[in-house]
Amino acid sequence: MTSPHRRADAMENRANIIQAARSMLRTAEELKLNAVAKQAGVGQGTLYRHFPSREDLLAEVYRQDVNELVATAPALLAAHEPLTALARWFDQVADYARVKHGVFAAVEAAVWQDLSAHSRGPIGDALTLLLDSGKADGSLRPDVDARDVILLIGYLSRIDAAESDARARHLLTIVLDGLRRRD
Amino acid sequence: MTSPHRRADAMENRANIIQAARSMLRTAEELKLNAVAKQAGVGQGTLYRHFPSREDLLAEVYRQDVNELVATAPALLAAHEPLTALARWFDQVADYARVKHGVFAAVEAAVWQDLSAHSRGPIGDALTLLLDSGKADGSLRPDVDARDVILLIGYLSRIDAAESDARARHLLTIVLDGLRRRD
DNA sequence: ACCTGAACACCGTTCAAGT
DNA sequence: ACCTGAACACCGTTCAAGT
Repeated sequence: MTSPHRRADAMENRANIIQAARSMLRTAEELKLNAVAKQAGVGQGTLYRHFPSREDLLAEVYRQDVNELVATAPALLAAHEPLTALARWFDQVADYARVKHGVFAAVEAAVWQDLSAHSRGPIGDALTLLLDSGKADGSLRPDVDARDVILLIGYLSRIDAAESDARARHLLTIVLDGLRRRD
Repeated sequence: MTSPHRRADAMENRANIIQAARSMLRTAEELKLNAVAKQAGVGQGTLYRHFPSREDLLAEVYRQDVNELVATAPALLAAHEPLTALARWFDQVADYARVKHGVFAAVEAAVWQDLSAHSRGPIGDALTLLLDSGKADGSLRPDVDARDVILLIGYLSRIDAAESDARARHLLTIVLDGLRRRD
C-alpha cells in the first residue's frame, strides 16, 4: 500500500494529505478537496496525483478503522457461538458508525457501499465468515450473503447520534431475528 | 397545494417546472436546476421563487406517486390479514423504488428520509396503520414503529435495477421475519 | 519524477432591472 | 406580483511551467 519506491517528498505529501483529510473529517461532515490540499500544504494537483478520485482518498483515510472492524470477526467467532458473534459484530459496527457518522455519510457511495458492491472487500469477507459459521451450526438461514446484510444494516450510515442511541441496536436485533433460521 | 390565488402565468410556470423536472428525472439520475429552468422555459430566479430548495421541487414532483403508495395501505388492510397486507405493501414500495431509482437517489435525503425524519408525513402514517393492525392481531412485535421500518427498507433506495431483481424481495422477507412477533 | 497554483468548467444562487 | 438572465460564488479538475 505504501509503496516503498517513491521519492521521500512524495511519501510525505501523501501522508500529509491523509492526515489533513482525517482531521478535517473530525469536525466537518463534508470534505472540500481544495481545502484538504491547502491544509496539507500541497498543490491541488498533488492531491489528484496521489488520489485520483475522492473515494480513493476516503478509502485510505479509513483503511485502518476498517481493518479493525475486519479483525474483530474471527476473534469473536473464537470466543462465542456464531449467532452471538454476529450480534457482537453488529454492535461493533454500530459503534463505529456512531463515532464516524460524518465518515459514513461521505463514504457511503464510496468505500462502504463499494466494498461490497464488488461483492468483495474485507468487510464482505469478515461478514461471510460470520455468516458461514452461523449457517453451519444451523442458527442462521442459509439464503443470505454478506451483501444482503450490508444492505440491511446500511441504515446505520443514515442516522445521527441521537437516533443511533434510540434505534441502532434495537434495529440490529430485528435484523438479527430476520436472519435467524426459521423452523 | 396548488394555491388558487396566483397569477395565471405563475401557475403555468410552476406547472412547466414540475413537468420539466419530471421528464428530466426519467432519463438522468441527477437534476441540474439551471437545466430544469431552461427546459421549462423560465428564468432561474423563477424556479427559486416557486421552489426555494431542491427538496421542495422533488417533493412536488413525487407527491402524486407518494399519494398512491399511501392510499394502498388501507386498501390492503381491508382485503388481507395485517401481516399479508404489510408484505404486499413492501412489494409495492419495492416496485416503486425500482421504477423510480433515480428518484430515490435524488430524493433520499429529501422526501423519503425527511418524511419520516419528522416522524410524520403520509408514508409514516400509512406504515403506522399497517403496523398497528399487525400488533393488534399479535402477528407483529409491539416494539417497532414506522421510522424503524423506513430505516430498515431504506436499502431499496441504494440498489440498481439488476440488484433489485436479485435481492429486493428476498430482503423484504428477511425484514418481515424480523418484524414478526417472537414466541 | 514530482510539485505548484493559476485557470477553466460547472453549477447553485442572488438580485437589479424589467413587465 | 412576477419574471428574466447576467453575474457572483464556490468547488472540482486540469495542465503548463517549474524543480
